Amino acid sequence: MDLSSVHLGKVFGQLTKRYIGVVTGQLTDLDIERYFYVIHLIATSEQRLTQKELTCLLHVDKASMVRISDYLEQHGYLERMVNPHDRREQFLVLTAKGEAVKQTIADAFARTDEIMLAPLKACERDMFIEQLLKVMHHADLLNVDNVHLEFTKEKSTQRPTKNT
Amino acid sequence: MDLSSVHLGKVFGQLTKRYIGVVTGQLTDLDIERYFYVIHLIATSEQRLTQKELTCLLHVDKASMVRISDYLEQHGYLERMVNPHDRREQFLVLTAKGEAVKQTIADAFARTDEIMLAPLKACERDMFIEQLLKVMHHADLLNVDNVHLEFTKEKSTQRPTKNT
DNA sequence: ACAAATGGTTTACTTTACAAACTATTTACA
DNA sequence: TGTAAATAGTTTGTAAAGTAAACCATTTGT
Repeated sequence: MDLSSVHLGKVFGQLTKRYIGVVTGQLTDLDIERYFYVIHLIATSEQRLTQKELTCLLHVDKASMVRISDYLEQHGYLERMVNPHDRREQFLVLTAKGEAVKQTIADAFARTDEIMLAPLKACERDMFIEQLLKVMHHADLLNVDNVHLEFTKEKSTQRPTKNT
Repeated sequence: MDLSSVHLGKVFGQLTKRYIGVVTGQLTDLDIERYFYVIHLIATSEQRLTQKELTCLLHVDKASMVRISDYLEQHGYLERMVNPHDRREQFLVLTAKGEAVKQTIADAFARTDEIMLAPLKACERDMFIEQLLKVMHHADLLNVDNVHLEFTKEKSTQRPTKNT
């Protein structure tokens, strides 16, 4: 079992696809079939979130964010509220309908995490998650252009991109 | 550092996006910007591969496979060859141009794996990959519908989906 | 007061997944 | 042998989602 044939990207891609499948499979009772995570994010956030903030949290561009907000608003799960202190901004807040499903959605995510990690023993699992998050935070800091420069030239310059 | 705020799917999705970015960032010299992995798969396969076989390996549907084949054929990296023993099938084989870049592409994948796993120590890395593959193979066997049935009802029936 | 920046919207274009209808070829079986 | 069913691949249409540019309203900075 090694990475000789399947590279990491393939593995991550597969897992992502599967994860989404398992989550949506658990939420077929809802009258939406997408963007559960947006509801979850808004529900679990300490403070109100603007569309701008959501674009950062979700790593999507603002045009997509508009489409997502439209979808969830049209289906009655959230509404836009202008920020009175900066009337350019729109808060996205859950409606009663949104509040009513947030626990169901949170459970679906938690259960899916469990399902996906089922093959690991409890001790392995903690370590795995820790390493996974370490890798992710590292990846977040990667500047694709720097990576190109530094690694295609056999790490010529000794200046690491940003990985502390 | 735990999964309380970011669920697994988000992590995998992020990593996938980043991985693709890093790979393509290394291959900007080529006159294609997609489907490197298809070339890699064909190049490293023992025997010739048909479109059908590729759809399985890549987990894409046959319509997408046609589009991918068109793209790579039009850019001169591969050509279709009818299987004389079953004239419904088309082998996808690398052209000279395809052969010429296969090592570059293989290197890009290998290097990207390295880059992504850089924050882990050597010993951690092996274990991480092992666990990752374990999780992936488990996920591959998941039947989304069964998962729905079994887990939304608090694992009521004791019949595991398929995880040996 | 006015230019620049910002949050959000709209439009257009592209990639990709998904599904259905279709062609050509092979197979299975009566 | 002939015909129906299955299979590999193509085509077409629909929808989701990323990207980019133009645009409005509002706020910020000078």
